[in-house]
Amino acid sequence: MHLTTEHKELLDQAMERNGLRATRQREQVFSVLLQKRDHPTADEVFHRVREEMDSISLATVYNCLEVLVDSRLIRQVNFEREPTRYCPNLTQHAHFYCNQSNSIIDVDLPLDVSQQLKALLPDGFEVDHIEIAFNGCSHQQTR
Amino acid sequence: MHLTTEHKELLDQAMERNGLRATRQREQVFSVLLQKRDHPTADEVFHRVREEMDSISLATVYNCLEVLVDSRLIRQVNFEREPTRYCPNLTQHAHFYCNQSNSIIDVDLPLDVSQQLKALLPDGFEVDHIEIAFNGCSHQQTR
DNA sequence: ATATTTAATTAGAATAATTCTAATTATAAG
DNA sequence: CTTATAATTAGAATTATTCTAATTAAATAT
Repeated sequence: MHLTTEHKELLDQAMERNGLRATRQREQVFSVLLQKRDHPTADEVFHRVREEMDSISLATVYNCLEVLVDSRLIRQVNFEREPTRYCPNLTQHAHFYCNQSNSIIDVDLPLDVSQQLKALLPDGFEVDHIEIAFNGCSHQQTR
Repeated sequence: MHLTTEHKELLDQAMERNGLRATRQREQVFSVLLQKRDHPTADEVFHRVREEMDSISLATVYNCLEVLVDSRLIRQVNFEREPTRYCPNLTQHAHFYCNQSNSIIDVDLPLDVSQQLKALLPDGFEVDHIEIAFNGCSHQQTR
C-alpha cells in the first residue's frame, strides 16, 4: 500500500467527519485509485486491489467506493449504460468519451464556465454538482 | 395512435434514410413519447404503449427506442445508475435532476454556451454531442 | 490488557435493467 | 403471389449492483 501521508490524513479526516473507520480495505481502494490516473470500473479496482490484498471481496470494494464517493474523496462517473467508473481527480472537470479509442479523458472546467452554466437555471434552483460529458472522437492512439 | 402528419413523415423519412421500416410498433412508441413531455423509462413506455397495443412486447419497446434514438428522433438520458429515460425534446437542452422531488426538468441550452464548452477541448477533438446534467434541488412541488 | 459494543467485511444469493436467442410474423420486392 | 428480408415475440441469459446473514475487526469501556 502506498498512501502518502497527506492522502492518509485526507482519508482519516474524511472518515472521522462521517463517523466511519479508515479500514485497511478503504485505504487500499483509495490508494489504488490514486496510483493510476484513469477511470476504472469497480471490477477493475477489485482486481488491482486483489494484487496486494487477496482476501478482499467485490462487495467490499463496492462498499469502499461508495464510502469514498460519499465523502467526496473520489468521483463517480457514469456514461450511458456502461458500468460505473471511478475517478480520483477532484478538481472541477468534465469528461470526454472517445468513441473510437473507447477512452475517457479529463477536461478541465474553468470556474467561469460552470458559473455560466448555473446561470441558465431559473431562480430558486440550487445546484449540488454539474456533470458534463462530451462524446466524440479525440483522434488519439488507442492505448 | 395519434401521430400528427408531420411526425409521421418525420418518422417515415428517418426510417427510409436508415433503411428501416416504419412499423406500427415504432409509430406507437414514437407517438407515446410525443404525447407527454416527460422522461419515461423503457418500462413506462411499455405500459403506455400497451394501453393501445396490448400485443407489444418489452423487447420490441427496447428495440423501437433504440431505433428512434439512433435515428435521432428522441434522446436517451442516463442519470447515475437509474434506468435509462427517453426524451422527445429534440432542442438543445440540459437536464436538471431534483433530488428532492426526484423529477427531471429540461433546461434550455443556448448555442453560445455549448460552443463555449466545445472551446475547452484541445485541438483535434471532434464532438458528437454534449450531455449536461445538473443535480440539486429545484424547490418544486413533488408531483 | 480484556470484554463489550459497534461497524465493516465476506461469500454468496437476489435483483433489476437490458440484451440475446430462436421461432414466428409482417413487410417489401420481384 | 412468392420469395426474401426485417421486425416482433416470449422467454432465457447476462451483467452490474445490492442485499443478507454470518463472521471478523476496530474502538471503547472496564
